[in-house]
Amino acid sequence: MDCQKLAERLLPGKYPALSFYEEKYPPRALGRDAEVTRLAPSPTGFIHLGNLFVAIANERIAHQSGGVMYLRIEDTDDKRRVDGAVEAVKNALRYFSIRFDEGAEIGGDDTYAPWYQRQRAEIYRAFVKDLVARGKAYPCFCTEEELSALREAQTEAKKITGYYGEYARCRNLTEDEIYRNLDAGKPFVIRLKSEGNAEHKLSFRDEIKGDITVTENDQDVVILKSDGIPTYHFAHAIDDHFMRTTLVIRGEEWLASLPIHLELFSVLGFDRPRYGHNCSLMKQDGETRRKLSKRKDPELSLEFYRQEGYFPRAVRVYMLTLLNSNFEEWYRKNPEKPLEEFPFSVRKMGKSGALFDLDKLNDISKNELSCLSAEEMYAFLKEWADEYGSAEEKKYFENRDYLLKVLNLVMGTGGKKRRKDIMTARQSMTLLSYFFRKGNREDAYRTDAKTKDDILNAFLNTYDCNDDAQVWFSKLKEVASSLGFAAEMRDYKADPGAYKGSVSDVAEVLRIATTGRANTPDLWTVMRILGAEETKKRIREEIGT
RNA sequence: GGCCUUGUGGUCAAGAGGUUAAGACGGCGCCCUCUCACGGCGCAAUCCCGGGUUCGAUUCCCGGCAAGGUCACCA
Repeated sequence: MDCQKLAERLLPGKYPALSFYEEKYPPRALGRDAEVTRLAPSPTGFIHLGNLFVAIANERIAHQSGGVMYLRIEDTDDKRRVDGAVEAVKNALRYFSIRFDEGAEIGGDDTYAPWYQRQRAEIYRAFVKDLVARGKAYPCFCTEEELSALREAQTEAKKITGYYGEYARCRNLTEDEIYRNLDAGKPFVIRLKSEGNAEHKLSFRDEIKGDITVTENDQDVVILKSDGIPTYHFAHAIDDHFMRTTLVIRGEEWLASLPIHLELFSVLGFDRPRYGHNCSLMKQDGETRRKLSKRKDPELSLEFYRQEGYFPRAVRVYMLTLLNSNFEEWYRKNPEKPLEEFPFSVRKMGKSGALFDLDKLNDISKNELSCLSAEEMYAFLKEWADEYGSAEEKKYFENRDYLLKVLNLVMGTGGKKRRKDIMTARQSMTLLSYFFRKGNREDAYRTDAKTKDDILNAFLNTYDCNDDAQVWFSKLKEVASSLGFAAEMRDYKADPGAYKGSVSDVAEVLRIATTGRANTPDLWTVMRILGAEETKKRIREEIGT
């Protein structure tokens, strides 16, 4: 068989010598320990938590080592392509502070461009052609129907499915048969002529999982599809080589195809990057756990966190705690330090899949948000409201000074007694709403109408907006005891039967009257912010209702 | 089914041949308290199973079992 001739027939035309590409994409001039990492999503437009998870690891490793992190778009499958996807990916990752140094639509050094695989078709073909010429790859004319029939027969016979060994029909086609098929215009793919043996085990050092055993690949995998575009396996080998990637952190769903990748690097004569296979994020689903799924789990979508108004840093912190188990301790000890100073370690990455825990994320969010100054909180909330807030919520931001005051006093931002129960921007809108509208009365009075009016009237008679918190409260106590309520909780608890209730019941009436709710931040503070006029107005409206 | 990976409380997990087996989240209870919140204190809960090695294994070895991943002209 004249392989050279076959290669020319399959991939006609002049391709550069392979050494051309080695020169065009030279090794990077970086320090010895510098890692070159990448994120290589396909442009489906859907970027999820798993992508972010892996992206953070790759980003940390690259930048911590003085290396480079780039964005490559794996668009070899035309069917999955969605317009605007790259922009969406870029924006989502930027929102969560993933910084790329170069790559698709990133700018930066373009020595290793293009970053879209479809634009690299010529490179792949040059190497496929070389493989064919060297007898390491061959054309396959099997149709999809034939292949699925093969698969069924193999399953039936309890054999391993796939295109390998005796089942690789086109592998043994004679020169005549090949050219007859070509002359007939039959579509073909190009397959790797695997030299592996599935009986052979080899040991492999995974950067995360440690030493593992893998089985040699013996599948004649497709490397060039009938549309002339390579499969992922082939494209990634070429790209990671020529983009001079040193370390690939990817999801463990790739572990199974590692043998293919090893053989590909070997037959191409490339040094391969090091690999680390990261556990995937799981979710409890009834009795079992499973990978987070795009269709069933809204919390998988990065968009979910933006809509809910999660503080991006909180998401990042949570990812980091899952990624490196010692991060949480470090963070506790170094709350002031930038996250970038944490010594991220590939070795510390977990080997088993972690359940995604929304409670934990929420807890982290509360802590993160409670650390913000009023100004920072304002900026964060405004950004969220501009995009996702209701028309009414957007109005909260019209009076900046007023809102800052609210933030300061009610949320305790910047102070010592801060609230720590706020997880998201969306949720904090509820808290803010007290100060902008009374809204619907969410909680009903628990006293009878007359008692309620008595309390309200009595309060109005003594109310002075200049009173400090203590005076204000002692006046409230007077109102309480004048109407038969216990002024001190102690007294009430000692003998509940002797009173109509306690100060807390009196305060509750007032609370509902001013805000419509039984649970609010400190009432004195609320009234202070609302101002005397608004407070009185709201209370008067409640009398006689 | 084949192959690979993983197995410490409900969750994330530290850990070492001998420990009262850390810590965090969640749960529960108590205290503080005008409600919410904040804060403080406390409680419950774990080494997948069976062999072996050993004076001693949750830790080392073997075998099970379970869970997850993967078996495309998708990545």
